[in-house]
Amino acid sequence: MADDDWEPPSVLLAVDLVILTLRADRLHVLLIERGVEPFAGALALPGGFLRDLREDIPAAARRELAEEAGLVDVPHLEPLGVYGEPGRDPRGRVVSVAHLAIAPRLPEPTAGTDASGARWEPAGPVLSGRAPLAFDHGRIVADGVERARRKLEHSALATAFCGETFTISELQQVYEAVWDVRLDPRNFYRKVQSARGFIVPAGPARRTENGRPARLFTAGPQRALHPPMARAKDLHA
Amino acid sequence: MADDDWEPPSVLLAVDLVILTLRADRLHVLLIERGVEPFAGALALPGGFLRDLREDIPAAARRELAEEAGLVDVPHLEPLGVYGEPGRDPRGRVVSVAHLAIAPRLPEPTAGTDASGARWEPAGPVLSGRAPLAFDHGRIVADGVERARRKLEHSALATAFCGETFTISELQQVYEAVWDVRLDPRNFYRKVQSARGFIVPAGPARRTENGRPARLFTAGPQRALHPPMARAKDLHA
DNA sequence: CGAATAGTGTCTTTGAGACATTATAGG
DNA sequence: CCTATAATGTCTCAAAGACACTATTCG
Repeated sequence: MADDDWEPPSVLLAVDLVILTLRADRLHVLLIERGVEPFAGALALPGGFLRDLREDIPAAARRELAEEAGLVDVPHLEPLGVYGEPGRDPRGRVVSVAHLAIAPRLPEPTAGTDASGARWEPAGPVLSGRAPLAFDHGRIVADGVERARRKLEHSALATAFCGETFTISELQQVYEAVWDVRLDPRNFYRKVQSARGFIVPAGPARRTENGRPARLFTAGPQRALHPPMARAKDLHA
Repeated sequence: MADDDWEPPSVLLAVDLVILTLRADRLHVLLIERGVEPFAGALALPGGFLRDLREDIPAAARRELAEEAGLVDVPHLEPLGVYGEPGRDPRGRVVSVAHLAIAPRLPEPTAGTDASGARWEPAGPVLSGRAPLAFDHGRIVADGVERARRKLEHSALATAFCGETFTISELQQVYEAVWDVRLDPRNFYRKVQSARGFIVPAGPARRTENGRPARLFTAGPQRALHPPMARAKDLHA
């Protein structure tokens, strides 16, 4: 099928990062204003090329996470997908391995570090297309948010949006922001407690804000949720 | 952060295929006996390098599906993941985009075509490690089967294992083989019927085997299942 | 007829969701 | 006291699973 002197072509390998967090009860994504062509001045995902042929892909993702976003040790980082369509990058055939990262809410701005142009942007306008991104990064963000939405149902991913300890109502805010729905606090309380290994009490400690102090919890050992946090009647597509 | 004369490295891009089907009520995967080094004589997934820089990745997957497996127009083909660890291929830095394909049960052997060394192997020994594969293909098969298992729950993927028309008990055999469980035929019947848009009656036609003839169905328009085909208490990891 | 598979009905348990009620803080 | 939030309890409905029963083919 192949000529005897045929040789396989080489491509440039990149990693891109969809980093999600919660700010002011809304889902945000970390974006960078590009300083160089192509797409200079446009917003884009943090990311970059593989450094050398010895660097593996998860290491490249963690390196870009630190270099471009100023984040180390995020509570969740996973591969999201491959984006390699010819023409997606005018510089040549670039195949990008997108990753999904979740950051807790506290890391306020991303100042101080090398991550100068980085800033948190609300996810809504990006998803609706009102805030177009460079390259095919708009679609990558959409795929990342969709992945996060699905994983909230069946995994303990929601705890990655919270700090080391959190209250149940903080956890509920994660679900409400990512799914963009309102949930009944009482039913949510029962459901999240009945999912075995999802969250565990964090000592007798408490915290205060406005009403009665809430118990603190930490992420439990369980990755998969039984029963899941079903949100039934939405994705009828 | 980068030297001024730094240039990003190039990698070889490949596609690999996990093609699943049902044979004799057991899950099988299509494997190829390698004729050349590395891993000559070992079993491996069908796949190969990108043909040229203009070929996009889905097209490369379909091309390998035809060239190496002799299959055209499989009912399901989706990207599965990226496998690019340095050292996974002794020929150099090869990054492979794995795909998951589902074939209906009928395509008996894969004879006649260019796909000479191709044959269906039971998935069990591959998953348990008793039948090791070349490269990291054992892990890719495991990831592909895991993906199929999960998607059976929430999508209409099971119909891809069947022919154009099928009976409900044939559909049940798909679930039993992929999940490796026994299901109650009566409850399965009700559940699969109540999932809106999953399967639709295929005319008044019938088929016969041993007992009462069964109604025929075809795949419905719905991709996502409501309610899902929950198999509750399994993956406690 | 009996054997085998297809299809229906019924019961029990479990969880989802609506919503009342009590508990504990600050002002 | 009132307000706000946390935590618990109660009710109803829908779906999961166990299992009896009827229906339709074959030999």
